[in-house]
Amino acid sequence: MTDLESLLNDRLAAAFAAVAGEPADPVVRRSQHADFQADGALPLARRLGRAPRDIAADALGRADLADLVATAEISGPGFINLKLRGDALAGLLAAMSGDERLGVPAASAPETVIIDYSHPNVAKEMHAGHLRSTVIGDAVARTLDWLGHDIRRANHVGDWGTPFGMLIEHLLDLGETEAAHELSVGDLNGFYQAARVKFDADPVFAERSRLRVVALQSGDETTLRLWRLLVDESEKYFLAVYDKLGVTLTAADFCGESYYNDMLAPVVDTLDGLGLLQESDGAQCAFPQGFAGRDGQPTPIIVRKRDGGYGYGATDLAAIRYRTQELKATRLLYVVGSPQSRHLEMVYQTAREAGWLAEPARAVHVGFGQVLGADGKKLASRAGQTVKLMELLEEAVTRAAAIVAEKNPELDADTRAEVARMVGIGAIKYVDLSSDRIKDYTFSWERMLSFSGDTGAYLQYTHARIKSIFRRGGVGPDRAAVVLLDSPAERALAMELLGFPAVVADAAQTLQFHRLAGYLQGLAGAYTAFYDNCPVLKADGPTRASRLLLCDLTARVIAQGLGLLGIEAPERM
RNA sequence: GCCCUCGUAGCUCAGGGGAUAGAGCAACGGUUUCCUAAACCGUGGGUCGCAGGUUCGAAUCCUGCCGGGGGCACCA
Repeated sequence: MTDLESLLNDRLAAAFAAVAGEPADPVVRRSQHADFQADGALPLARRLGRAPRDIAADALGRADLADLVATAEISGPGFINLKLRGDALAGLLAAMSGDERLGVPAASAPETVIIDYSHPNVAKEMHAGHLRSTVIGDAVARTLDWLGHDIRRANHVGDWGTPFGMLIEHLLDLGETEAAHELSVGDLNGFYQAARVKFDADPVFAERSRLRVVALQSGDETTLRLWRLLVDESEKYFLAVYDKLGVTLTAADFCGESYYNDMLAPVVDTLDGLGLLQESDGAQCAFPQGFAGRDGQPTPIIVRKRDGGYGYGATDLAAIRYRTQELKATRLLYVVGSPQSRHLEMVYQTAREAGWLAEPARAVHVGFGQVLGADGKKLASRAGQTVKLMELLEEAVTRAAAIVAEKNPELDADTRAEVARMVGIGAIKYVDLSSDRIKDYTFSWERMLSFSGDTGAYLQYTHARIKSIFRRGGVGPDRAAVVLLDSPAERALAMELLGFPAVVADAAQTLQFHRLAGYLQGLAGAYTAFYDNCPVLKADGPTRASRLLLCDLTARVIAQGLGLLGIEAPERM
């Protein structure tokens, strides 16, 4: 019960409801003119035919706020400005300090959540385009997991389809040992491109590849073994990237397209039985309601291609059915780039029409924009090639190491390397999560690795400074200390700290992590003002104990908040 | 052609229908016998793409235009 905003909201909602005779939003917001303002009187004015100031006064008279609010004033056209009691803030903060969960309640109704993210392609390098899905999806997973939901990470790996004919033939040409070596060291692009070149240039190879696809689809044992080899070696490499990136995906989360192979025929049959399929140009198609393409013609999802093979639409539909019917998931999150918005909406609509996506289950596209280079175009290397994710991560750590070595030469080599890893990887994750995910963002090493400003490193630095106080003082926090909020800086810090539960709840619902990032920046700013104005170790007795508690709580909130974003908080840096 | 999305300070970005639109970076000017100056304080800087509309009130909601990006059947 440390969520200040909901407390105020609940109390005022009751008062406004009493005035209005029906439920009414009190419109509680943080305010420049007070701690909070409640603007609920204004929208009611017309409906009730009364002056808004009069309504505000009436609501205030009925509101039970004595234990929380020191002063409440009506201002302007009918805003209620609320200044909170210091002892109320101190009490809430004490409760937060004593709570392992920092005032954030576990979900009252945990649900099974599928998070479909990362989805690299077998025998293809992970590149910058996989970064956002992986980073955002992992933040989703960490956040919902912390709130107590039953999380299923679904790594929908591209491990099936016609390219595997040529890939397997290329593997045979190379020899299994050599091929496995090439794949395991991560030269996936080289492997794929070599196969592609042969496919385009050599008709004999191309024909072998086509026959190999047939063998693969008909379940030929030798072919399947070779296919499995490609998949296994690629997955090993993906896990190395995940380890480098510090995400929670494991080998157990690989659930590629091939996983649904046996479900495709039944899914298509079921759709057909429901009357949802039509033949068009020789293909079996579903035409979900509400989607038109060129010429206003309905746009199909192709579930079965003219050649008899299944399309990705069939796989996506099989996955939905499996997730809601077998796994009993009620929240399906697709962390996929914005361009696929339409396709996903069509899949969801088809699933609804088939009865596989019904309340309380719902599917949400957690979309995101592109990563742009300095030229404003999709991030690419000098030569115009895609940027390998592994190389991007290595460069981030290398650059961070140089900066850490320069800023703090006293760190021993091991610590420096560890800090560089946390800072470099954290920087990449932070830029990705700190602006509205639906927008594109511009990639800039200089900006993201700056140690001041809106960066991960600044938050990590704030955390490290706090930890330094405890080290320097040779003390630990007394989490049961009496909280004193005598100075404006202490009071302002308290207000920020108490905002944490609401921000986490918002992030869990909207999956807009930039609001959490922005909150942490605000908290770090409030802490720095406190740090400058309120000596901690030099203070005495209860003041010192209270300030140590504030330091401890701030460090815990920053570390937890960063943790939800998948960013580590070093003890020193 | 249709659909989606974005357009806010020089740059990168926040802004859940509410008061005088905010941060960070960059620029300029300050602050250190003090727990990490990797910091802090101050100053300047905006017809919120344009035009209508809804509303007591619009950067926010609606419509139309302009501009950038993306998508529109057998790749996923």
